[in-house]
Amino acid sequence: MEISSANWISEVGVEDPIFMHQYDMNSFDYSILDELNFESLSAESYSSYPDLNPKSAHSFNGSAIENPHTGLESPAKQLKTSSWNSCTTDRMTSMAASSSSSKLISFENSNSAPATSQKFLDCTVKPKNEAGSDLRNMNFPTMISESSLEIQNGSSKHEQDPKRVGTVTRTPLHARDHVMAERKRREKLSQRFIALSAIVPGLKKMDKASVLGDAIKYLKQLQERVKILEEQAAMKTTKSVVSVKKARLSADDDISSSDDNSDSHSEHPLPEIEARVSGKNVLIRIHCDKSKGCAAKILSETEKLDLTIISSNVLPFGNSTLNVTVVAQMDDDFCITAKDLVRNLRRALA
Amino acid sequence: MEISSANWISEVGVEDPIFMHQYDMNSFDYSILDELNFESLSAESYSSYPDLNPKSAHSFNGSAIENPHTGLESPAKQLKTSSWNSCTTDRMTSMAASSSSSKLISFENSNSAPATSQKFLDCTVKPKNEAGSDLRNMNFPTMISESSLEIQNGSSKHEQDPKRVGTVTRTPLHARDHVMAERKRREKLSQRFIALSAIVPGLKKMDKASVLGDAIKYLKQLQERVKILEEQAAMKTTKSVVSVKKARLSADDDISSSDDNSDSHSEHPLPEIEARVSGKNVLIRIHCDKSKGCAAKILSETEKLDLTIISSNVLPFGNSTLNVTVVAQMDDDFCITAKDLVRNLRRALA
DNA sequence: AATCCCACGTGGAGTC
DNA sequence: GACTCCACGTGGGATT
Repeated sequence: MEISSANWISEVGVEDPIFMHQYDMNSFDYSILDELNFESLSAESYSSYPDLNPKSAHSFNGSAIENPHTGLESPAKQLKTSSWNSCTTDRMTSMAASSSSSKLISFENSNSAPATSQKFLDCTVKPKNEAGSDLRNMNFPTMISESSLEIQNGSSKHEQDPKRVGTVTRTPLHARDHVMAERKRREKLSQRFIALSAIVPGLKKMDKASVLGDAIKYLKQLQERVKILEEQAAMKTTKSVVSVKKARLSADDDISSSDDNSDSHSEHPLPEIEARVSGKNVLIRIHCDKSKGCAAKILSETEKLDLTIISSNVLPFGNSTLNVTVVAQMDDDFCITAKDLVRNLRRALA
Repeated sequence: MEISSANWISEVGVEDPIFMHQYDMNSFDYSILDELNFESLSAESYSSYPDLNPKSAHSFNGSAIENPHTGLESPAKQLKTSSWNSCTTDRMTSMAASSSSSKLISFENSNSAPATSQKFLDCTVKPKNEAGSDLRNMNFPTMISESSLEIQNGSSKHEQDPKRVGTVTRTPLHARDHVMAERKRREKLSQRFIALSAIVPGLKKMDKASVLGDAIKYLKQLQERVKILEEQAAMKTTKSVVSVKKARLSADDDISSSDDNSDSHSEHPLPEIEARVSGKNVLIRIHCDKSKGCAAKILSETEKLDLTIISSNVLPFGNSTLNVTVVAQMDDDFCITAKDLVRNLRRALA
């Protein structure tokens, strides 16, 4: 799975107007222009680099000290434009006014990020050694002991090699790629921080740790809330039923005066069966739990009652119930009352 | 408001065993031992520094280059023990089975830490043992001892790097404090990453960017889910009612429902309208006289009620009547009771 | 060999 | 002045 950084924002971005109240999103404006500069700059000079900092009193002679290997001065020491006012936590109230009081902050104003071909998140997890139940217990003490040993050894002999002989791990050529890659990585991370802070409501401080912390808190309470709501919903659906007036639905009940106002919803358990007869035509309506073979069973049972099915329809209603409507015709020289019809069907579907 | 790292973890920590399935929690290790070394090492030599890296082919003469200001080599280059096994992406469905697989990874688990002063977050797990046998990955006693970040005072006898002209922004005394503070800050951030990754289910990759990205996605869908569920819940309270005979719906009093036992159906005047509501789903059934434009009118009137029609069916019954069944969904922010629905439809079809 | 990811130390800006 | 926060470049481990 490959997501470019540009797409990423649009995917988990902050387009939701409700939660759009932190972090102005203009942190992408540097893409192309800076990219040019990015290419143009090379090892010899950074004078052409656009210093975004208006103060920009950076003395670049210190660069040799700061980055001794490459001699690169950090090309993008950015200013933190945190013109930011007090996080008025107005949720979903005035989204029109959001632009006016646009807070502008960015964890990383630097440039670069061509967003053309970055790859991450390839999502290939190969589960290894599932069986071991306790390997996480294991490696913790081992790690400690190991490390302590390492300390002992390391302190004893550790020559330090004055010429930097050993592993010249990066040639200066690749060192720059390294820098670039690192910069890109930071950029990506910062973007995600921004995106995260945009969807976490009500956060007071905008530093990374606080954003993360508040996000965690928020996430937990969202999870809790979902859990509760789902339990409620699951409970409700079971009895989201309805009352109909049993009066005319089931034949067996006595009727009439019993149910007063409509809210009686004395839920009679599904299936709920209603039938009516008009001449030789029969209309059957069944509201039942969604189960396999349910519709077929209804039809076959109907036909067993010497009815010829003219038309039928099955509609889902909610998550777990079906509404089945059948129009049939009685065969010749056969007659059945609606009451008997309901009774027979109920028996068959019980 | 600022939360110390120690308090923070216990506050939004990952004590919830349900979601405790990523990231082993040991990450605070380099404390005292490193601190000692911190004192002992000076500018002239790094021989006594414990190289924690098992490969440890480091040539540290380059350290003067790496950290030109202080000459300190990083005291806690840690190894990344990322023993990791798969993750089952079960999202908020089966809570009990969610913790079957446990991953272990840590963004920052530098070692050293002689097991006495290990500090990482205290996940006081009460054995709920519902799913049984799967929360053994977190029985580390943890106590975030404040001592780790104790900074040694003084002992910086060396004035390393005398040339160091220009803005000496930090005296070497404070430079170490800076290092320590920075280390603490990083530690806090890493802890939060760990905590976050522990409560985001189903994340495939555990690097920071992915954790953040998945957390954002997850958070958004949680928000969406909460929104939907809350709407449903608000709607559920007004639960489905039915109208059968208009008798009791409209103010005019009923018409002697005493007729019911005669199943000969329908001596109440058509149209006969019934509605039921389950969450956002609405089922409407209308039995009316067969007339031109009848079905279309029903549908259009239904849609006028801020309902989105999911499915509809029209069946003829007898020679002169139709049976119309409609399944629809309420639009967002719209709520109507079955009773009102019937009333409106009746008015419209009158 | 290339790439990714991470922690590190460090300068600098902002804030109390 | 102390403290916080951040981005930076850099070495190095891991994975491929």
